[in-house]
Amino acid sequence: MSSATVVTRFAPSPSGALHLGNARTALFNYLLARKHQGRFVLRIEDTDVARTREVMVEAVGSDLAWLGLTWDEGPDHGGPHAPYRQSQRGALYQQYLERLDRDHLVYPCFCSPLELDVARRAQQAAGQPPRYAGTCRALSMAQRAERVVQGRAPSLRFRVPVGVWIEFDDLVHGPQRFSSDAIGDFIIRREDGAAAFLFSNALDDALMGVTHVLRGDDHLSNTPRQRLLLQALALTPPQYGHVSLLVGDDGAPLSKRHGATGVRELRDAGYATAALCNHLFRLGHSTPRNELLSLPQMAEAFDVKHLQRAPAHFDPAQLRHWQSEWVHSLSGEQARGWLDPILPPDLPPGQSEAFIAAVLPNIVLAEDARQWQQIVFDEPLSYEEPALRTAREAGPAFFAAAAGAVGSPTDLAALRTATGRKGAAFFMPLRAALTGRLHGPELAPLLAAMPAERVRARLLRFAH
RNA sequence: GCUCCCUUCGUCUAGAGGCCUAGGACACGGCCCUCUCAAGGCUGGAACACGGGUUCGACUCCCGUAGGGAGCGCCA
Repeated sequence: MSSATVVTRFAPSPSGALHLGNARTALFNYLLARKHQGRFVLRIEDTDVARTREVMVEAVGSDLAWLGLTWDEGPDHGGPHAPYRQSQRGALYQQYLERLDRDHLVYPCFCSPLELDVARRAQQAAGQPPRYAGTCRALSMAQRAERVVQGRAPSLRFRVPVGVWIEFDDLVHGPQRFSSDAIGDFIIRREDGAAAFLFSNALDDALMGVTHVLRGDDHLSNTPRQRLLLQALALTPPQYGHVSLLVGDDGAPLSKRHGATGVRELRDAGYATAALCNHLFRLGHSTPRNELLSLPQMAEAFDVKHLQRAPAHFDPAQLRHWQSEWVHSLSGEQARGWLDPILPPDLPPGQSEAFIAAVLPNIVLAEDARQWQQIVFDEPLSYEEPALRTAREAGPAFFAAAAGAVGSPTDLAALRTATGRKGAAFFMPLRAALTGRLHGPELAPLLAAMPAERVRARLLRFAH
């Protein structure tokens, strides 16, 4: 896959928020395109008007953009194969439908949902695969006309050839072979005139020049149908690679009860795109590199050969690890940009830098920093019980001496001399009185961020 | 029911017949560092689903079994 330009695509149906599974699929396709200096296409599969919500189209786009997965062609930028929304491609579908009709490869089906359901049940009961029985396959023109007169609107079915084998190489599963006899005539245009997924999806991939598609495992057995369709149209199918599904900790498909599983939810929870992408990158894909990777580095390391065939479990603990890696990779300036929204706006020069330097090794989400921001900058301070006890045990004399030695900036060595204590006996009461808790970032850097007046006041509180 | 897919430490995975007394990462335990926590360094426990073949030799190949998943939709 090196010579010609690689074109991949992500084709979400905007019927819900961008899910982690879809986000990973998008990432893989993006990475594959970037690795080969190819193009990444975004196509919105909104043929089902009833289920499409305009806000979702927006949301998918902004989630993708937030992830950093920029597309080269899509509804908003246009491109050589516009339009990129299936709801606007009806004329194109019609044109290819007519070609199939001319070749007698489609036929109208007048069966009602009820009739189909009854037939399916009968087949199931008889131990047969529930396939379309071919009721309308051989209707004469007269019979068709009669049904139309009765007011029955037909769907269109593709005439699946009998007794042929469909063979192809899956990018991740290797050689595949399906018998056409296991496939019933399937609907390619619905009664309401909308193109059905199997048709519009395959046709658009071919028409848009898509060369490689990484998609969910659940499409593997759809692939022979789509190949049949494209073959009938003399169009070139892309190479498909079917990636394992993403599941929750219990092995069941990711859903609400697994906690936050949407890109938006994770973003709102404070995770960085780098963290999410790094975790997704290693879910169902392996790499020898254990460090935090940028998107270009991921593209370089990405390889369809390293795609896993078994389902992968989404693991919040590992996501958290990448988030922590990301936090620790931040420069002072970047950290400042990240934490700026939670810092008090009117801080004297140097103080926010001091605060960030003190707190950064201890936090993973911005929320953690907010807690320390309150401890350092807000009044009144709330004390945890064990901290209160430790402070009281140190005795008033200790705090009186310490408070007397507070200068600006606060010099811990001066306090040490004044109190005559060292080690834990020195630090722990100070920590307790100043932060209200027994655990936290190193005291010296933390003090550097705290105004001297506040330090003195908090010490004095225990001086009598 | 039929067709197809999958199965290595708790999790993500390396492994393409001998390099495997199965490697790495996350998580977990211990030690070091240390005012605490975190970070960091070192370290420990932890897996080839099962049963048959093939082979001098199988995690790797073949066949079964078990378990999980998908498809068989006028949903995408």
